[in-house]
Amino acid sequence: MPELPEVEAVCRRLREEAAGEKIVKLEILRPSITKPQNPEAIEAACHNTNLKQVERRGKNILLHLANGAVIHIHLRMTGNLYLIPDRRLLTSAVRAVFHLRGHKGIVFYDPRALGTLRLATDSLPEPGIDPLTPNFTPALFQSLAKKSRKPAKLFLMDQDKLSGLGNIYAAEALFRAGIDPRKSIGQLSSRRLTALHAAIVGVLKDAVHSAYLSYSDPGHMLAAEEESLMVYGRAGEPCRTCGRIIRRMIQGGRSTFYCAECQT
DNA sequence: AACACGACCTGGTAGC
DNA sequence: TGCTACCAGGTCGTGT
Repeated sequence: MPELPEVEAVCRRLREEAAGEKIVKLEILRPSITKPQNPEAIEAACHNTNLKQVERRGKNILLHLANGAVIHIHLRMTGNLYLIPDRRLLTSAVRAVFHLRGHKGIVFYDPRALGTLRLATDSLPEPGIDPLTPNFTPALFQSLAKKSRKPAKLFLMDQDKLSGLGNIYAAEALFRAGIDPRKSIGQLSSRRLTALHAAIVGVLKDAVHSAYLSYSDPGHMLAAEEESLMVYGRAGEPCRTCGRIIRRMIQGGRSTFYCAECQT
């Protein structure tokens, strides 16, 4: 699930529903999620303190607590944060629970258990530019891009350059801009980079909206995804624009989906 | 600096 | 039914 849009939706939800609430205690059910830190130390840091602020940095979530501690959560491949009560939680895979006052709570749900929950101590993550901030201008994007010779898809997924795009939205942005994922990013014309910049912002904004809605209406997810994804996961199916068959290839060990007709 | 690949984990699905 | 193989939204460490 989590690329930037899903993480942003999670953060918005937490701000609305849980910011300002008192955390009575944190319960870590799967100790390996805190490695190499000690789970007891993190539980202790979350004992009886208020959740002051929820911050997103790229795909990282930072929970600022009133006692000064900062919890750093990364959802990785399958993580999610749900607010109690939520029917989805009945199927287990719950790795940690922030118990709030009353019957509320924040549940760290993660079937694959690759996600992490740690105390942010010395080194907070310093990712690349967040495409949803005003700093992400076409000019800045071009200057970053011109310095790299990476294939466009790998450049977009490099979190040290841009932070937030993952396998789905990198592919979707390239489709929207009509760019072949293998093309060296630095070789693209300014005009095409400008189009790509707009595509990135557009794809992410649409997806944030959709991800946010899917919280209140889980059924929305499937419907919206089916309509909105143009290439991701559609190998063998016809391109919605030109009808040619969508292809799959491997880049950086990950699947890339693209239309050879629309993306040149 | 760029790339490939394995590791970290679990679960779903296709194929035999 | 049950086995095997492969696939999955992310990142990190290691080796070439």
